[in-house]
Amino acid sequence: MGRGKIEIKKIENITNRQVTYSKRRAGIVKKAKELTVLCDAEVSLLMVSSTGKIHEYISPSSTHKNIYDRYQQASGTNLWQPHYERMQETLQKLKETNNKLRKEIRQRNGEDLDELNFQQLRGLEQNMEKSVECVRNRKFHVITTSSDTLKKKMKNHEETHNSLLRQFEERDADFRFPSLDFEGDYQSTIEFANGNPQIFAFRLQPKLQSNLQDEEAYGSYGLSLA
Amino acid sequence: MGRGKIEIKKIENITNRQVTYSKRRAGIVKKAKELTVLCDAEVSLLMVSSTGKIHEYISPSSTHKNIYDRYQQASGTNLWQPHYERMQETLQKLKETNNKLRKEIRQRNGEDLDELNFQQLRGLEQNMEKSVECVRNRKFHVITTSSDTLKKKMKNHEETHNSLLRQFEERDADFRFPSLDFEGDYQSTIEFANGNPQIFAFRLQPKLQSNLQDEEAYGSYGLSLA
DNA sequence: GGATCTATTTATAAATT
DNA sequence: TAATTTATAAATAGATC
Repeated sequence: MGRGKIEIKKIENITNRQVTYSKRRAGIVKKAKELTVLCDAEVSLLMVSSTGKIHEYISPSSTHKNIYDRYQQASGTNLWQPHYERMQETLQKLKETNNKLRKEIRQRNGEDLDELNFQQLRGLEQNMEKSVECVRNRKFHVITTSSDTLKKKMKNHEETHNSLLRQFEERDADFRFPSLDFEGDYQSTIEFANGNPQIFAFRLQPKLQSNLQDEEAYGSYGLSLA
Repeated sequence: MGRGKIEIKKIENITNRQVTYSKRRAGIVKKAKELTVLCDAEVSLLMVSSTGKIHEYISPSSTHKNIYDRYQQASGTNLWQPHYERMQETLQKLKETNNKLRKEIRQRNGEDLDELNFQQLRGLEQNMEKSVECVRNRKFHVITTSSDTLKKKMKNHEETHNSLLRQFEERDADFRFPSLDFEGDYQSTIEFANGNPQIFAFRLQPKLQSNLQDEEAYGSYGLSLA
């Protein structure tokens, strides 16, 4: 090398070490360039100095990533490739499933029926008739239950009201008010009902109801899918 | 270098190129080792020959992955992390969408109705009634169309048959067969019908038909989802 | 295809500016 | 601290085995 043979062992003098690092780094990069050009090779050279600084050389036609990937591939150390591929597959399958589901929904919504034959259409029709029956039953169940709850609430109100009336009567017996039955308190019942539209709703016949909000009724149910 | 200054440009002679590659590769690896020891540096050196073979040097205390990761960190070239994260997100969203779609299908199938309130149930019911009407209409359209096609086929058969009869009569006039009308050829009509069940099927009232295959009819329509 | 030899160029440690 | 010089070791192209 220079003035006298040098020993290949760690240079302890930090300034010297850094100077040597600079010079030799330039040297090795030059060698890498020459290898690239002369031998039509691809070289990825990464160097980390003892102070943590990173220097690099990469053949112009390539990238560190590309060469590193090929190295991993060759050495069988690549745990990424299969993982990535599996992810891609899963994604594809999910998308397909998604499209099938959407199609089924469209068909159950009366669209996209062109490719169904008579047999399938009849099956779909029968299934939907059965299903709408389930929904109807559930609807009645819900309305019956909430009706019961409401009746209980009404009953409670009635009792409270009567109890208050009784207390009032007892306290101010002097006035001799007539005893009022809650059932006859027409005005109060109307007010209660107006604040709770459902009270009327459940009293209507289902068939009549169906015609009330025909168009947008299902809007609140529909899912918004991105 | 050797006997006379050499020009740094691609060696076209393939044998020479490979020889030079071997020698210089040994040289650059030696330099990398020296840099590692002398300067306490970490070196990751990957070389791909023009024939695709990979050679490497890595400082004993390190790994290619470690140095490559630090390089990516430092250069902000880590395009993987965000890509991977985006993939995970997409996957998650697709799964959620999928579940929503499945739920909608279940609800349109009369299941999983517990969490719908009265309003939503009514909307669903109305929507399904409208949809089943679409399916029914489509069904009738299909059956009408195929019925027309069938009528045409029948007409053709009838004409051909009559034409054949006429030819037969004319050729063998001596036998004085009575002229047969196709309409009266009861046996032949029955045979034709037995070979083509659909002929009878489309003559049945839709309502009667619906009751024929009540249970598994929709099976052929259902999607099988993994 | 590689191993060795050799003439010459190249790299570079140390000195100098 | 960095660029330049210089003396010498190291690398290596081409030849030969």
